[in-house]
Amino acid sequence: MKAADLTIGNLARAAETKVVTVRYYEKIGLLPIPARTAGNYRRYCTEDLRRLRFIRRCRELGFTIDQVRTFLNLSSEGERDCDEVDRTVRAHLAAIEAKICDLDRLADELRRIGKSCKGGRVADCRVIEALSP
Amino acid sequence: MKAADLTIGNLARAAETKVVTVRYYEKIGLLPIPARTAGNYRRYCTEDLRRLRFIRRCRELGFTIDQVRTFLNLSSEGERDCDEVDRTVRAHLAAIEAKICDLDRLADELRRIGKSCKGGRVADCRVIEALSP
DNA sequence: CATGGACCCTATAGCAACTATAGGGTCAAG
DNA sequence: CTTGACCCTATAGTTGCTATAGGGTCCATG
Repeated sequence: MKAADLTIGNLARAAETKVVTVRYYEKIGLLPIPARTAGNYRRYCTEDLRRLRFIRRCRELGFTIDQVRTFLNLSSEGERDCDEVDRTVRAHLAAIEAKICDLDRLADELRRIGKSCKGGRVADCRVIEALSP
Repeated sequence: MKAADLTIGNLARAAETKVVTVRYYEKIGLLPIPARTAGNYRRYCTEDLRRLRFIRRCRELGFTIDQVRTFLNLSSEGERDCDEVDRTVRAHLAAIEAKICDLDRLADELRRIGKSCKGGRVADCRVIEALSP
C-alpha cells in the first residue's frame, strides 16, 4: 500500500493536534522537514503521522519534549540498549506518584478550607484565614 | 512590638521564596511598592511578610496569580460577601480531584509500559512500542 | 472567468509564572 | 581599604504551545 499524501490540516486532524502545533514540532526538530507541493504546501506521509501520534501520546502521558526527543532518537538507533528509556519511564512514574500524593494532601486541605465558609461577609469568613500560613 | 525591618533577601528567605520572585510580585502588583533606604534598597515590614506568605501558600495550593489577586482584593474589602472565594476554592478542588484521576490512570499505564521492558537493545524493547498509539 | 471560502504560508508576539544574566552599586567586617 | 555578600535595573530566556497579522493557493460554483 502506498503512503497517503496528507496536507498539514489532515495530518493535524488525524493526530488530534493543531496545525500550528505541527509547524511548531517541525521548528524544534521533532518532526522532519517535509516535502512541499508546487504551491509551497507541506506534504506528509503515513510515517509522519505515526511519528506525530507517538509524540502526542508521550505528551499526553506527561513526558517533556526533551524526553520525547530522546525516545525518538533511541528508537531510530536500534543498537543502543533500552536502559535509558526504561529509566526515564520509571523516573517519570515516580514523579507522578509523588504528584498524586501532593494533590491528595492538597485536596484534603481545600476540603477543610471549604468547610470553614459559612457564607456572609468576607470579614466573617474563615476561608481567607485558612489560606494564611 | 515594632514591625521588623527586612531587606529583600531576608524577606525572601522568611517566606521561602527567591529575591527575583519578590521583585516580580512587586512588578505585577501583588506586593506593594516598598519604601527605600538611602542606598536605594527595598525595605519591608512584617505586614509585607504576611502578605508574601499568603501569596506563596496560595500558589503552593495551586491557585493562579489571578485567583490570588482576587483573594487579596476581597480580603481588603471586608464588606463584600465571600461567595467568590468559596466558589473559587470549590472549583479548584474539583479540578484537582479530576487531575488526580488523570494521574492515577496515567500511572497505571506507565506501570504497564515499564513491565514490558526486559532489558537489552531498543530494537527488542517493548517500551517504545507500548508508547505508540 | 471570477469570486468565495476553506485551506495554506511566514513571521512575530503572547501566555503563565517565574528564572537567569549582564553590568553595575552598597555595606559591613577584617 | 579591600573583599565578599548583598542589593539595584533591565532584558532575555524557559516550556509548550496559541494567537494574530498579512498574505498566497486551491477548487467548486455562478
